[in-house]
Amino acid sequence: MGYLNDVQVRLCPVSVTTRYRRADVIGRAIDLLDEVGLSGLSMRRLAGDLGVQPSALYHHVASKQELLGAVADEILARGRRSTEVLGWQDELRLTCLELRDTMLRHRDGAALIALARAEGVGGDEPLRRMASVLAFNGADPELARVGARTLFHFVFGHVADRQAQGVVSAGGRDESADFATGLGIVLGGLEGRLAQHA
Amino acid sequence: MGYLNDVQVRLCPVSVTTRYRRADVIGRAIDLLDEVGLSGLSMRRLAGDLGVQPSALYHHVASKQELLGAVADEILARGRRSTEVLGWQDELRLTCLELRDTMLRHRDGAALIALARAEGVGGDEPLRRMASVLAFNGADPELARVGARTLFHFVFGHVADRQAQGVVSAGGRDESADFATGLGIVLGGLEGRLAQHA
DNA sequence: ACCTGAACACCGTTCAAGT
DNA sequence: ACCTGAACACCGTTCAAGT
Repeated sequence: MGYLNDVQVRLCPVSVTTRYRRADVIGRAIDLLDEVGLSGLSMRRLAGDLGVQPSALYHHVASKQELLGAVADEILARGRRSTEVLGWQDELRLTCLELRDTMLRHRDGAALIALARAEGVGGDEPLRRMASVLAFNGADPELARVGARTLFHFVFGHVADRQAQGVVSAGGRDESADFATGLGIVLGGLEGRLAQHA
Repeated sequence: MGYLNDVQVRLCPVSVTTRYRRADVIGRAIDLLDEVGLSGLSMRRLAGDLGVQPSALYHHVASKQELLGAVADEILARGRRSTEVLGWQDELRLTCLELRDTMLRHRDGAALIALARAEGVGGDEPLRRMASVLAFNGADPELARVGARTLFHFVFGHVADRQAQGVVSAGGRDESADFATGLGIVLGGLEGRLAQHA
């Protein structure tokens, strides 16, 4: 680690000038999120981590709000797996599991995505995906929209509750079983609605 | 308004000394929430509104976190209606409608309750109520817990989305119809599960 | 008990200026 | 284009001191 820095300094002794691009800033913000959590993720701390003045960040990002939106989108994009063509129930179930794992992979992941969505910036790609699965399987537009939102809210709420408990008491219950049960309730309800419209 | 102040000054000219109790502080915080939103609700601004130094608040409240938890609990308590004994579906539906209206009654209501819950302070009374309705109607403890959480997350997510859009585009869709549809999906799913266990 | 006054260690953001 | 340095207008919280 120190070794790598030494090499850089030798190759370019006078001005290291590690200038950053937007993706570097977003990437470092994700690392920082995992280290210190959402409440510790400040513009000043992020700038410090990059070895840069706070004001320099505003060359890559218009505001903290935009930064958080970009972080949310990047986290969601990283968690994206290849699509499999299955029955609509299994396809939605897999999407929800993927979304759950993606949120769980990062500290305060659910809160971060909630914040981004609340401020109207990013974080709604999974929602659109689930709505189109429903629409391709006989749901009218209204049911597709509301059904996707209901699934999304279930996943989000579940992960938010889990992450709110903290790492400490994370044991206790079988959270995966609870997740499967809740998901089954919502999917079962959707099945009844789809049957009516079919 | 100015008149009332004048009367007070005449009756007690030298030291008005409007000393506050905890409930006054919580109450003023709720008013401030509605005026400036969650992001504008700071300890310093609240102190200013009460005509008091910021440090004075810490006599009534241990921290901002505790204040927000107390505000969440008070909002929920104010929204509480008398219980009617109905079939389990109608009873849960009514509880969810009550919860939705309570959150909608205050600016950033959903975000406030999410924050309180995330920090493990208050805001889970409706959850416990819904779980006991399910338990009294044949759900085993696990289904009662998970079912209540699923309903709560649906209501919370719905209101959070709605409030995130802001007052501007609040028109558009029929949000009440969407809410009823989503609620019907979850209740329908619960009906299937309860039938299995009955 | 309830409050003041002053301080500490932070925030997000802007803006002129440098290279 | 990317960054520095300095400033502005804020934060939550603590603590000695007053009444």
